[in-house]
Amino acid sequence: MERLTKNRERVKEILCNSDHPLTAYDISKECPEMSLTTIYRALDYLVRNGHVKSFTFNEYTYFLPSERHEDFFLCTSCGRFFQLEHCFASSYEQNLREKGMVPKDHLILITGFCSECNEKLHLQTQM
Amino acid sequence: MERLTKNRERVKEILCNSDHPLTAYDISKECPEMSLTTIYRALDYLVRNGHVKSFTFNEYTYFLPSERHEDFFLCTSCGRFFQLEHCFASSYEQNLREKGMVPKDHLILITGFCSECNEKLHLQTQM
DNA sequence: CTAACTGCAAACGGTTTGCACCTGT
DNA sequence: ACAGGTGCAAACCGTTTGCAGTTAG
Repeated sequence: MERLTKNRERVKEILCNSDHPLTAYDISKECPEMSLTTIYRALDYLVRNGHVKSFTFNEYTYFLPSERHEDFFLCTSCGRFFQLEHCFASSYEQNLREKGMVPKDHLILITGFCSECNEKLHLQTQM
Repeated sequence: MERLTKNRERVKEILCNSDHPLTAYDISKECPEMSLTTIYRALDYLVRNGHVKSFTFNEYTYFLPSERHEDFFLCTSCGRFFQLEHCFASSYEQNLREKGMVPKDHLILITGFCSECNEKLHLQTQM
């Protein structure tokens, strides 16, 4: 029978304490004493048991607590995630249910420049 | 100077004729005479020159004509994409611009079961 | 003629797996 | 004692790159 070990609890804790999705590599930087293999297996366990969920974007798989919703703005310049305040997905989902589909989850990712990076880039082009 | 060769035109044509995003591998099945390397390089050329755009989901990079919008329902049972009729991204984007962010692109992906797969799964559980 | 295109094989990088060892019950 | 957890090294697989040969303007 599978167990929620110290390592696995620690991985979950790191994800819960972070306000944005993390990659396995991000987690390994927080606890270098744990091998990457163990982190991947911990994440696999946590996903299988419903503690966390994941999505893949630009080569990387990101993990986040499953109760968190997955609507983000990603700044392609500094790589930071910003959570979107309102979730409009329910309107989509209503639409789909009317057609017989059964939506389970969603990923909304808007990319662009955050205000800080946008300012920096503006200053550069003015020089 | 880079050229829009026969191969590259063919790749673009395949993407334009498809009603859903395709992976490099999907394309290679349509034209097995072209090497995977050439397909990847063609896709790279087409993205750089604004003919097509891409997004990554679950290990695979999907390509689609750049004028197409990227709002899909993905059936996790049969793997088919269904285009969503209405694009609600503008509601998010308005919100972001008010905070000084500059949205450029978006990916909206709702996952679940399509009506056919849902029916099949229903029948199975009834037996 | 020459710059760009192509295919092969090898490299790359994030993720997974086989195996031997360790740990908790 | 034994099922399950862990770390290392190797495998895996989608994608990229180096290189030598080919093609098109």
